[in-house]
Amino acid sequence: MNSQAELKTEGRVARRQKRNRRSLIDAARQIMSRKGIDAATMLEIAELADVGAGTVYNYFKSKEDLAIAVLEELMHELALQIEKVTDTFDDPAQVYAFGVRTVIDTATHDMRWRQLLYRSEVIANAIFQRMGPFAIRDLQNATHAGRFRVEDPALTWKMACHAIVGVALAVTTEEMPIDVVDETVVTLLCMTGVGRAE
Amino acid sequence: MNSQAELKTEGRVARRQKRNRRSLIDAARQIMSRKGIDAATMLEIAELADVGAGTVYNYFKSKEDLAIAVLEELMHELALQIEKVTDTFDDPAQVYAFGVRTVIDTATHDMRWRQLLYRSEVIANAIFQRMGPFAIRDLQNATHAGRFRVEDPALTWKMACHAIVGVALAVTTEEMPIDVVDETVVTLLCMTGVGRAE
DNA sequence: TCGCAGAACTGAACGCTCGTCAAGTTTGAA
DNA sequence: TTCAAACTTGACGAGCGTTCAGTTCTGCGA
Repeated sequence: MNSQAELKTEGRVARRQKRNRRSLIDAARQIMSRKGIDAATMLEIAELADVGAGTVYNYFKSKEDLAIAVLEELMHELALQIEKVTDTFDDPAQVYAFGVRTVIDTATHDMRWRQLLYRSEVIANAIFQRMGPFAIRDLQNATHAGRFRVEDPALTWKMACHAIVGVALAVTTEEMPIDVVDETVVTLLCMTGVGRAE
Repeated sequence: MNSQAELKTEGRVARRQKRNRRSLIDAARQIMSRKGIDAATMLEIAELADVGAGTVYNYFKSKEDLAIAVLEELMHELALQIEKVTDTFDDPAQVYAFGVRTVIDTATHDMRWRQLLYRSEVIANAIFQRMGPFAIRDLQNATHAGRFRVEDPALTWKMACHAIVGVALAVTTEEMPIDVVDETVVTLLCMTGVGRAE
């Protein structure tokens, strides 16, 4: 009874908090995608979420913290989306390749990503964290299946994340043409220890 | 005569400007290395360089611009240092390997680099720009010599730069142990199209 | 139903930043 | 010595993230 009541209370509080957290992340996502992380101000985010300026700091330690939450959510969604497509694939190497390809394509094409790339280390870390469990699993599976030769999957994935963000940034700034994407995927697969035969 | 006078004038002006530019870069380098790019303020940099706050903007468009100048100088120095060692090497593949190794070691050990890593995209770009001419040349040489199989040297180098910065950041934040460096070098060499045989 | 404790919210105010600009100073050719 | 151009200065504006004292809300026990 007591614990039920507690649960109920906590449930309500938690739900409300979650709603506010949600609307804050949604607002931040919208504004940061449009203007970039740095150009988005905490005040306009708070206004769009329809809360006071100070309320944001009940849910996020800092602006950086909020940006990380936004990016991690974005990555998590993409990870699930990839997972849905690839769970019919037999070859784990192909799963990894598809995943990598999808991330690059999304990063270079999706307008909502473009502005976020300018904080490379934050977005690379979000990719690493949120898609890591899937990617690292695939790298391990593919290595066991003899398709890849990866010593340290986490390291390989970390390097891949930063390389992907770097290329995506170069493409969106038009420093490099869009068609380097194909070669990027090949090079990323090379990082898994196989030669140039996919 | 006229042009001589002009040259002389320009020479002196240029020298003074260069002296100011120098002391500004030195000051910025010192403070940014200690506190990080963002935490360093333009005022304290100007004070350390012993010029007025506004003077900085005669030499650099913005704080970002100053940071880029600092990083590019750092990279240029390192590039020359590597060049001095490797110009006796015969195998261009080894030149590349040594260069890559040196950059990672410097990034992870040199205290002056640590704080700078937090702006990944800036430092990765500086490495790409300043060490690129050397690295890309080595990649091409090694490919012609049949040691590597690189389709697009600029792309491979860009990916390598971002991957290096990513790993260095992970190491300095103690997210990964220092001994991933060896495996990182191997993986970077894998990116050049060779298998796991160095 | 009421009163209450504490969690959550508010928004004005704070402290600090980058970058500007009008006014002052130095430079060096004539 | 003169003078215009180049350079320097530092007070200043505009804006930012963050804080905090005061207010409102919420769910519980009486």
